[in-house]
Amino acid sequence: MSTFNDLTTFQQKVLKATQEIPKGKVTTYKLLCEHIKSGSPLSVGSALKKNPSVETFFCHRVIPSNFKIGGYFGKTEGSNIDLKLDRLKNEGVSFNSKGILEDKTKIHNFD
DNA sequence: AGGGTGACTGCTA
DNA sequence: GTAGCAGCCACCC
Repeated sequence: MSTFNDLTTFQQKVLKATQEIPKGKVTTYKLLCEHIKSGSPLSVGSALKKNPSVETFFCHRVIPSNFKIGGYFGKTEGSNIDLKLDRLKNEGVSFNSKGILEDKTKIHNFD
């Protein structure tokens, strides 16, 4: 059982950054990496795996730069992806049948 | 301490 | 459009 305080500084930066993503918007691992000015997109993905609470940190609002769905709960495919899609759809972010983000204007750039 | 792994990205074919 | 390969930084044996 991990807590937020138990995580590394890098992890905490990533998780706090997800809270900056407004509802109905998403961002990419690369943009998030640039925003916190450390790590690499891969490291950001690894950080989200350690997410202590998906209800507190919106890790489902982070997708790869190719606008596909990416992964969730430590998996790159499977039913957990369906949960991620469902959460996003519930916030107004829709994906097409190929799992690609439909409205790319919903990408949050940390302006 | 050393090496492998990954919720990724970019370039090339 | 997809497939393969190299680079990437932090994490986990």
